[in-house]
Amino acid sequence: MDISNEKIAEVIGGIGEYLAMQGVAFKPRAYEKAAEAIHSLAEPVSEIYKKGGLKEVEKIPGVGRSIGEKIEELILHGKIKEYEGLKKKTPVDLAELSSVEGLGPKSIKKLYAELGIKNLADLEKLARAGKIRTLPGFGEKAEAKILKGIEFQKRSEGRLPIGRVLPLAKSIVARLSSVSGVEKCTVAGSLRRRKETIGDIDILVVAKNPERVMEKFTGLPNVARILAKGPTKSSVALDAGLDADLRVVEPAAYGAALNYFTGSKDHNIALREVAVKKGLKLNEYGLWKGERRIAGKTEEEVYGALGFGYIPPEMRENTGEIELSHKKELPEPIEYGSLLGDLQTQTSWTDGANSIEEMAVAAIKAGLKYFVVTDHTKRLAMTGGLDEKKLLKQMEEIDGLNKKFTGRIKILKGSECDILKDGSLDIADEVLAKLDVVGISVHSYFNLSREEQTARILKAMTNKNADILFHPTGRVLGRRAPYDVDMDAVIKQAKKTGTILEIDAYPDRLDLKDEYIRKCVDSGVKMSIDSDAHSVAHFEFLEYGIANARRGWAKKSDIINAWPVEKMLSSLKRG
DNA sequence: GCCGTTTTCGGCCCGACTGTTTTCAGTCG
Repeated sequence: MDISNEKIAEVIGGIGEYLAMQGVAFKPRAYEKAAEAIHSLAEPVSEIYKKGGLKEVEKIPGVGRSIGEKIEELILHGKIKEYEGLKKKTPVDLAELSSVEGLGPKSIKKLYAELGIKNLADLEKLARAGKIRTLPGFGEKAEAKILKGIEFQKRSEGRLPIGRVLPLAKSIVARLSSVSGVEKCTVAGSLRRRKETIGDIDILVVAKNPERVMEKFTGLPNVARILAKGPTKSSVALDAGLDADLRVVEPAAYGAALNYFTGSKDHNIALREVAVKKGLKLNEYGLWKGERRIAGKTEEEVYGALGFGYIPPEMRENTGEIELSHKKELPEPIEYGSLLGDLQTQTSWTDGANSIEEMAVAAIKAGLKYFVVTDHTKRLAMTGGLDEKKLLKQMEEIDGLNKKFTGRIKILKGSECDILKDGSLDIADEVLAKLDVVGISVHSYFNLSREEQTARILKAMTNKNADILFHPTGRVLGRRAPYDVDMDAVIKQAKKTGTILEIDAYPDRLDLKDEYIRKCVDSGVKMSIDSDAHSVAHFEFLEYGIANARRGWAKKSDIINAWPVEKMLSSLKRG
């Protein structure tokens, strides 16, 4: 079993933390950066190493010779000598202890050196016994904070899918906006960048009387406890299992603050480095030339003064957007609300909640011009999957409905056809050929080896009736890891066979993920953004899919269901 | 330890809040 990116990131990040404990300068940040880069990498580092050796591994941003060699050591021998030595010297469970709010490397070191605390259990025991407060630099409040932190950490679920957090954040914004004196109230942070999972909610406010907003915020009904409360900045822990931060700024600093709090951290750092080179200083209050603020009111103003065009929040990950923006070559990502169709929907023929007719009415309401009915096929018996006979019958119903809805919406005939273990399809070719759009997908044998799984999917893609590969990696956020498949090979095969790859917008799928979308864009592979709706309420999920597509730098020209129906159909293999 | 439209050496983002502090270190984002 190859070592996972998560494990590599954990070890590399761990080395950084040990170095931070020792007060080493700069290196901790270098290790942290490398760990972050590895963590967000879609392709397994072990695969990169297999293909191109140390040289390719060093191409990962933030990974140089030294860290590259450590990764090599980890892949080849399962451990890193230096890391084992550091662990022996300070044998503490770093991941566990540093996950407690307010506990960093320096505190962890002190707790181990003075009290022998190695893990969460030790920490809790000694905190309860009142030993923490006896340490220099710690007091009663620190001890109480640690106990509360442990309690919260125990039931916290870590990062939550954006589909759970965005509605919650919107409701908080609505409540704060109603406070008198509030001029602006906006979501910032990773939520504004529309990351697939969210660690905390950042909210930015322009208000005449900050105290009132702070009162309202810290008194919200879903606040579990208050972490910090000041005149301009407060933090709370929410019942939902994540933190929310609120920042109040003056109007003249709004753009600079919004930019600052939207991040990403790496994007911000890169912007500041540009500012420094120009002899300027960028902070959350503005762009400064000495004592004079030369920009800050809007984000456009800040980017403009630094020599850039506006960069959409979804693209602010410091993965080339700054350089391209400087050259005025940043691509324009697909706009929200620009989809004309939806190519994956389920109905009450299988596991959907609503009839085809009800779905048609909802699709019209969602502003769509067409949608495809793609019920499951017979292999998925538990959903009542359709066989050939039922599919033909469903086509008749759709013909009838199309007469009824003429001029309002076009209902297309389709299928979510199961890919069987050997890569063949669950429905006979002559029936698939009668449909307008066929999606194919994996719902079984998730545990095949990488070779077998890849071969299975590549084979299915060669079928001339297989138009779209639905949810290509099969992951379910927080529940199921993607199955082991060589996505580079899948993308290559998509290019070769003309198969469309889907961005499934169902909030706990978001599959393709952003990084693969970017690869498709670069390879010229076309994609669709589909809701995977199982009820009339689910068309709104398309927004999450568009967000994800924007994070992958997809343009309107990359997404086939942003096109009129005739053009969309003629772009398919069968078209 | 990483990185390079000033650089292969010499930099490395910046500020708020908290707690335990008579002036600041640690943590966080």
